Amino acid sequence: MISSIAELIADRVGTMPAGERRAAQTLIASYPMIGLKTVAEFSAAAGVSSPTILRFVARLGFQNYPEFQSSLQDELAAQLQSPAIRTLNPPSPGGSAVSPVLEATLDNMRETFRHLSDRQLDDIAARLADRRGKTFLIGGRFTDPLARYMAAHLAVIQPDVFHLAGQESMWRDRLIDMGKRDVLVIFDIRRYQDSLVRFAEKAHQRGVQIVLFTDQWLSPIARFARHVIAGRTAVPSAWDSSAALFVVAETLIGAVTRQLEADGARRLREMEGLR
Amino acid sequence: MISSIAELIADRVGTMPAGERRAAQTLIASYPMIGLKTVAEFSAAAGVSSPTILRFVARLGFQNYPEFQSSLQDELAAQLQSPAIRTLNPPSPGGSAVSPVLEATLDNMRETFRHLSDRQLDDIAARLADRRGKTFLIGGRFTDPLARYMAAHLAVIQPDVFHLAGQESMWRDRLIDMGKRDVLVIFDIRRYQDSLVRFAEKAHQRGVQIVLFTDQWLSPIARFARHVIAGRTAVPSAWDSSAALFVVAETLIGAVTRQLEADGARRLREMEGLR
DNA sequence: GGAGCGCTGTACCGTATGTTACGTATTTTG
DNA sequence: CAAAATACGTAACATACGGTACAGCGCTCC
Repeated sequence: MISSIAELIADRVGTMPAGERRAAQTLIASYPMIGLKTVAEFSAAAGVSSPTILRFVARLGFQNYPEFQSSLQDELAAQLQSPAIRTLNPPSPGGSAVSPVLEATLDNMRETFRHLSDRQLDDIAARLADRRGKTFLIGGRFTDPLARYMAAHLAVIQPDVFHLAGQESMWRDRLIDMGKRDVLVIFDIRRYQDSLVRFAEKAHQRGVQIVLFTDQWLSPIARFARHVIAGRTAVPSAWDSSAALFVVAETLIGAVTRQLEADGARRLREMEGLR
Repeated sequence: MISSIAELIADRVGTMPAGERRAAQTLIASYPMIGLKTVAEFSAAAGVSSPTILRFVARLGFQNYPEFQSSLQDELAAQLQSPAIRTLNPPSPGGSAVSPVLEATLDNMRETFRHLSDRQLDDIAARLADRRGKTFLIGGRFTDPLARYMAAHLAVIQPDVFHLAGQESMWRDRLIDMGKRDVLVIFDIRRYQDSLVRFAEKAHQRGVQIVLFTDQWLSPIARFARHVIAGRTAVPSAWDSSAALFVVAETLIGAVTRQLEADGARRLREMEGLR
């Protein structure tokens, strides 16, 4: 059942020619505001000509542009009247169930943050913002991209940030550079990787401060960790979800940035200048 | 401080003559929808003449009617971007610094999925699950980890999945391997990278199907893309958030897995056996 | 009770908007 | 590879929309 123009578009976008598809995508991207403006503005925003916009709305089944706009307005009015009904895609029965996954993911995030105090995050941020030591990041098979993501951001606002990539033997050699003042951020969720556990243990023996991102069942690395962040990972899917950990990582990046504000801002400007 | 037109009206309705007051009351009664329609409709709804409506908006301080409408639209857009659903999320008391970011992130996800139909995701998943072609993934400065994350998962359930890493010249050389049956997944959010745009254009010229993950302002790559996923990225932080795109990526991974169920399951078991 | 002022609607005007026709470019098909 | 079909943009067009001048009416205040 198609009840909104957005769904109507999603339903037919596959059968549209390139220009009209651009119109569709532009509308969806800032739905539905652009559709309330004039044809000229719409066409300019989409980078196509006016007739293409008109053909686009015609393909959606509208007689003319004003009729299309009225329809959008009615939709908006209905939305505004009952804000609670703003659940988007009615859960498509039977078929691909994306909503349950989304719901579970959102729940995971709320739960994850419920068990995470600001104090804890600030402590970790302070540790990471401490310029006297270096920061190393590493992750497991599926979580290493999270380590990369965090490293990419931290490297912008402070020096001495290293992502440990490649073979196990490669990072083991980096142990020699690590000491008491340094921080090692590890991402490890089920199934926990032996190689990471071994690495964490050796780092711990050298006095390195370990910050562990793991799932609710806790990687064995938790034994060696100074700080443990346990994120919910369960979703109705074949895979575990790292989304909650991802959001914690982003939050942490933000917190570190705030603490380094003065330094970081200067550094960030400098970097922009270099590009 | 007056921040909305509704407040502005409430502030001045006392000083208005009868006709204009009726206009004001009519607008407030179905705020703001009537204001988005034509002067003629507005005047008919209020039971006054067109000039009265125009005098009404003039008294509010607007130069002309279109300017008044634009202002209403901007207000609406702002309202839609940060949904009033906040009431559903327990507003964490105390006023910690992390909650606003989390709230914004959750909102971003809801908004992102609101504009994303199951149908669209299924279409993309089908394209990715099509075993006749290869899958390439690449991302920008901060989003490349998302490409890696997706590649890591997809590579488990099907062959011919390649993450394009390293120097620009490296991936440019891979273009030779790409053709009409192949899919290129690109992550590109502000600030958009020229190198990626150039790469996307060349791939597009070779007939490669492009799936673009971008922000709500749409990377220029959208021109060449077969499918565009526009995620919300704005959060009260120094950085943009890729969390919404991350969740979409996870959802997509799940959808592809489901479509490849038979094949994928066998392959997954085989891989587990190899470890 | 009369004069002045202010508010409102009718009628008309210029213009910006949506619409259509047509020629060119691009893609698809045999 | 050729030919047909489709898609797209330029430019001309008609309409309907916002804007304005002006006259009528009611209200208030001498």
